[in-house]
Amino acid sequence: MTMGNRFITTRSNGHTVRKNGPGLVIAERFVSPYEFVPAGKEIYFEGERSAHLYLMIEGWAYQYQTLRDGRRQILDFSLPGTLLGISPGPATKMPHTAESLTGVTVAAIPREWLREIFVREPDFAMRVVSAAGDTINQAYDNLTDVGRRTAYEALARLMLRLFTRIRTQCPDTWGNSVELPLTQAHIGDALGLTSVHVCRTLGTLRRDGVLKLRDGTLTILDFGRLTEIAGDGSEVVVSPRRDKVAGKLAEGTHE
Amino acid sequence: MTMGNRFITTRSNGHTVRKNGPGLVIAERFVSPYEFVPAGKEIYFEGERSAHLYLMIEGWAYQYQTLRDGRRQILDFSLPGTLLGISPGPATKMPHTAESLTGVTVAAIPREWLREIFVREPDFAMRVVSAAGDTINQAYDNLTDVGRRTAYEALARLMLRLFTRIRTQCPDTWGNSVELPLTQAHIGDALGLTSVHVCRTLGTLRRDGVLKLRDGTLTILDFGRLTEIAGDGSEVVVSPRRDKVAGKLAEGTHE
DNA sequence: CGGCTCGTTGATCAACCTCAATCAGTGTGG
DNA sequence: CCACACTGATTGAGGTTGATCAACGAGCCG
Repeated sequence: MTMGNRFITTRSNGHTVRKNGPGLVIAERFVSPYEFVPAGKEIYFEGERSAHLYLMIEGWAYQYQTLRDGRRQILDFSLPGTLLGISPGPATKMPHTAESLTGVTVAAIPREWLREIFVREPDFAMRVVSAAGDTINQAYDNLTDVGRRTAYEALARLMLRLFTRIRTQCPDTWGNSVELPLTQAHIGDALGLTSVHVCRTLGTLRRDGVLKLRDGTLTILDFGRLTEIAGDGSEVVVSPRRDKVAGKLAEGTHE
Repeated sequence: MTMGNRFITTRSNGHTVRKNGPGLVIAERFVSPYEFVPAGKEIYFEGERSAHLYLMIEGWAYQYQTLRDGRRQILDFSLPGTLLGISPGPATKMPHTAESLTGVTVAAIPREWLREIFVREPDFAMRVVSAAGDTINQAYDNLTDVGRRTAYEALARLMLRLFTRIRTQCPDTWGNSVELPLTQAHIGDALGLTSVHVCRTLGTLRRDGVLKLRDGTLTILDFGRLTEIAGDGSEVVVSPRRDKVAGKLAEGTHE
């Protein structure tokens, strides 16, 4: 970063906007700039009327709701290709918060543009609907995990799903290990468990030779057994064309 | 129904299609017929590549996933105005089943039409996205209920949410009672509880003078206390413009 | 070094489940 | 009309999963 600084603005919320830098090309007329969000910063807040949709370009984020007494439910994790912030209307308050887990770059698409983009590029509308369908399926899957599976099963499933999602989204991974920038508290809040119980259950899974999670690295030890515990393989949302969204939606000018 | 029968076909799955009868007018060129589904019949199946989206016109439906051993998670309840079957792509298998709870009439919109409708009517695309946002928020809300609330709180919230949804969707309701065509097993499967525990918790709620559910009728006894138990009122998804979708999307020719 | 976060382990506790019996309501066939 | 089956609600007794409270170690950072 030697000379590009005059294009870069850092906002009060810590986001960095590359004003004239490369961004997401949606239609001939619409280019939304890339925005960088450092780790642990909110992308939008619960209660906020968020003016943008965000397409994840790089990094990890997650969404959560909190109750007044501090209980927290993580709703979803977002990897590159995910469209964040789909809501019933531009005036609707977001019912949850989105926060970066690692440093994140997103393309911020103003909601005001949406209708106009749909007019010019109906395929974009198709992809937004497709992304929404993905999000719905993820949420439903999580719901079944939390509501109807034991901690052991749910944890196995979550690890399996994250593993396969990372694999399909991030082509620069191989072997049976991936980086997982999650604390046990994150995992617990995603599954409706305490971090203490996540720790114990993770221990059981390791002792059973199924998987290992240490120092932010998830290693699958026995793929067959893992899918067995996680339940029917067909129940796993493999998110078959998530990469299509990422590939075609995110045709940004990279440098 | 004296002379309209020649327009009506009953399919093997029990659905009734009014071939030339009134239906949903989406754009000048697109009219999808109304389809009637008797109570307790599937609208689409888990594992099926559903060729249609369904706009709920009348009645109740619900979506669920089942595990191999019979455990079931209800993902959402659908009232008039809801758009069912949003999915990542036309070739994707539905990961859940949708079933009618009462007799239901839906407008079936072929997925193949979608792109073409979007071209002609970008506002339709906006409304689909809006409906998807609604569905996502509902799912997230359920997730927090199931994962992070006690049975007492979750049940209070579910009843409150259903009550307000019925109120906004069905204008022909008044007073503090509504019809709720759910068994305690349904409620349990929605909240990740057993029907036995739903029964006990419902008993507590009634003894506390909060609400009463008997013979398919939900009566709110103390609205203030109910919202109190359900948590901050702002956390309730009141689904503020669901009626907008129903009103504008569902401009069918009624007779 | 002190203070922090994160993970780990132990002991106890409670929310919710399981199994089981009973009962009311409803429909069905004889 | 009644016996029977079936579904849904209710209540009791006892069991299990996972929560709570607490202590401690490792790593990290100012």
